[in-house]
Amino acid sequence: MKLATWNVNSLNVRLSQVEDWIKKINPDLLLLQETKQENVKFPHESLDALGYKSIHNGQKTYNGVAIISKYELLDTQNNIPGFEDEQKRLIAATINTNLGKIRIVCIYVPNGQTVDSDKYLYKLNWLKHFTLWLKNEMVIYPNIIIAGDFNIAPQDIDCHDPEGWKNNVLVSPKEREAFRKIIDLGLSDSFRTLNPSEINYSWWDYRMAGFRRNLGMRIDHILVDKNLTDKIKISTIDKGPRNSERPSDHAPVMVEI
DNA sequence: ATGGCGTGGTAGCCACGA
Repeated sequence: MKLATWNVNSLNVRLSQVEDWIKKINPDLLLLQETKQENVKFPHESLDALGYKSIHNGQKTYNGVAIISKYELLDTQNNIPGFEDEQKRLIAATINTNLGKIRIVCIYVPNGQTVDSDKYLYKLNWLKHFTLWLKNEMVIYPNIIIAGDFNIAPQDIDCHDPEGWKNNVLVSPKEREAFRKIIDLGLSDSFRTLNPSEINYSWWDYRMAGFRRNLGMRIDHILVDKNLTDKIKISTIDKGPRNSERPSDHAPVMVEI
């Protein structure tokens, strides 16, 4: 099973790139973040024509998450239950595979803007409620995969300039602690587990020729239940789409299980 | 590195991203 996560920074702009990438890579599951479109605009028909089911939890202008899948998507869930939130940042579904029933959770964690902002407090609060919900979800679903844009670089190796970014949003100790708490529920960061010392990034700033100079961060992750860790064959980041015209500032992160 | 870019909504700059 090939699963990928990709922050597309507007599906309105990037749909043709997503379609091209699907045709080239042939993933079984593709999780999108920042679709930036209302549900009525989501291109279910185009994806259906490629052989995929799709579900979308979207809104105008900001946020928006989707799951695109060759498998039927069952027991779907939008947002964190019991957590009041106008922002569309989570979508989940269950699939039946030859590995058994797997719960798929696609998230777009808040950015946080700056560590002294209300948005940072919202980010930490969102992560707290997400973790509480996830703990219970993992009891219900022994096989779970959480993937998406976490907006957290878990370790210094995941940041091109740890000194320059010290205590900044994306790397601050409280965010890293929140990430650690998620991992400690019994999950593996698949890329880091499979590639313990590889320096690789999933996001580069549009400014300052960030991609050309490789001034990146690894903030998009695929967390896999420890039950499934041994079954992961490969975890990679595909920089191919960065060569497209008008690329997203994120690259797809992939696993084969 | 603190800007510099990109997207979208709105009405021509502003919010927001990371």
